[in-house]
Amino acid sequence: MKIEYDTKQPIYLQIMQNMITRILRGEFKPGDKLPSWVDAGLEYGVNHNTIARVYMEMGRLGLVETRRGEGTFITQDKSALLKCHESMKEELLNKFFAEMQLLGYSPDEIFQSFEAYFRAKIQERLLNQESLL
Amino acid sequence: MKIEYDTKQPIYLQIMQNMITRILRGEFKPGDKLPSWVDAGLEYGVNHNTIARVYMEMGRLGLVETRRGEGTFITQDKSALLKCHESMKEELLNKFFAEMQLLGYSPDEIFQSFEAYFRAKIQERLLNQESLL
Amino acid sequence: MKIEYDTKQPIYLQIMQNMITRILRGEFKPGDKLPSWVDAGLEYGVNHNTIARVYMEMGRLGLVETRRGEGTFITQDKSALLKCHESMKEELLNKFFAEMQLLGYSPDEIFQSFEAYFRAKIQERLLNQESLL
Amino acid sequence: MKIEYDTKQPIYLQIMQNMITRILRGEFKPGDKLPSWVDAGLEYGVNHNTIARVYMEMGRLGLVETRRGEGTFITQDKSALLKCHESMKEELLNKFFAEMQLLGYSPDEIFQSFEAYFRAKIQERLLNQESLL
DNA sequence: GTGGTCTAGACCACA
DNA sequence: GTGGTCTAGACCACT
Repeated sequence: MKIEYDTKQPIYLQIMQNMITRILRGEFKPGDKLPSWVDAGLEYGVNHNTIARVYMEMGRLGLVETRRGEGTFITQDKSALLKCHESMKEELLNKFFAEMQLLGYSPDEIFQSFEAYFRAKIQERLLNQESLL
Repeated sequence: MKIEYDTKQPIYLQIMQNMITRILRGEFKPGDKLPSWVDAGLEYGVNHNTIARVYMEMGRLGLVETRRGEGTFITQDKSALLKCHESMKEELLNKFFAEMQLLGYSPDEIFQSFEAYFRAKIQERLLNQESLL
Repeated sequence: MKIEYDTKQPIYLQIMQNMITRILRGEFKPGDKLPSWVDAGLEYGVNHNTIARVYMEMGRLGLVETRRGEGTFITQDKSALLKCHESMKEELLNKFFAEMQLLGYSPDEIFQSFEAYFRAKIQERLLNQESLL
Repeated sequence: MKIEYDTKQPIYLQIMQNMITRILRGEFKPGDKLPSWVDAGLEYGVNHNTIARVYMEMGRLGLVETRRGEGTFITQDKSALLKCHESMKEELLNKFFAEMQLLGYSPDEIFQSFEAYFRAKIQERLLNQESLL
């Protein structure tokens, strides 16, 4: 994973999002132990306090729970993970729709734009596959 | 327009986005004069320096041009406006797609999610219209 | 206010509780600006980062809202303050009752203990007043 | 008994409180032998070192005494138990009262709040009893 | 060794 | 000047 140091997004949020997506995609299983502050700090190339903040925020979201002296673990509560997953999806959809409307597009135009974009994406993927043959 | 003071988004960006969408939606026409710093400041309830920054950033995008002693005007160059419109749409689509993929969704799942969201949106709007009758 | 450095309670929590009680008791009014990080840091004799954490946590509780570049303000939303007040009262009552039960007291015994304690407290206050005459 | 891993309270204190209340409620009698480190560790699901610390702290309070090679026993000295009981009650009352005052309540208001809470508690219990019939 | 708190000081973005 | 992020390093409590 590459961290963008120059961008607006603070790096603790970048790391947090990276970890969340890794969790939601199943790279870490419920109950798994996350790397310690210092290990994760070394891995991402940041100070360990930055990792501490990431873990604290994720704890607040209910994604992980941390046991002093032991480590930080993915929550066993799968429903919390699912809920988080759903809410993040909803949020993305809402944001996308709202911002497209702000640009002056009607719902129908949004749908058409998205469909066109999606088809172009698929085309592109097919071409890439062919070029690999 | 309501400004969110508590969010991460700086208020100059909020105002800027608001003005851009107003321009792109045709509320202001090419060549129109934008309100002065102080007027816009009063309108939005912010310091006029904040407005100055907004105009400066929009000038950098080529959307407006500032003529010293006269004011700030929307560019006559319609193609610049169009280009800006298109690029913002592209950006939104790309961002949405990329972030959905980060959550672990495949392109097909993204499309299905969006379609479901869109249908729900339409339904909702129909119901609201009925309730107004 | 005096900070206990030697106790278990982290000082950022001590300061936070102190500020919350000052708010709830009306020492600060809704909309008031809290002292800046550095000022509060000097006042309490702690590092400004510690104050930053206090304000962040209070922001999460909805007690204050912070506007970058301007300062941290008590929320205008009085209902949020009231809700916080009530919930803290409830929490105290629940905790007290639960812990007394853990010690083996029945509800009736708890009530009697509390009443006796209360009467003793009143007596004591009366005596103090007399001694001041 | 359920241990809260995620809370601020260290687990050795949670276990210690649990054991003390069990003693004070008479579950263990004076002179009884407490379970060994490892047994108690298994029972609570924690490392036996944690239990060792619990016993050590309780020994410091004079509640138990550890005899090398034999085990840990509840003190025969009933007055020590009683004293501990009383002091814990006092502490709870003091803490409750002080914290309510910090929230801005006068002694009278505290009494009223407590009475209301107590009555609600009784009501609730009655309703539960009825529903069981 | 792991998390939790705190400090001192730095740099940045915002108003 | 104010809040926001980050670092480097320290000390502590817990397992």
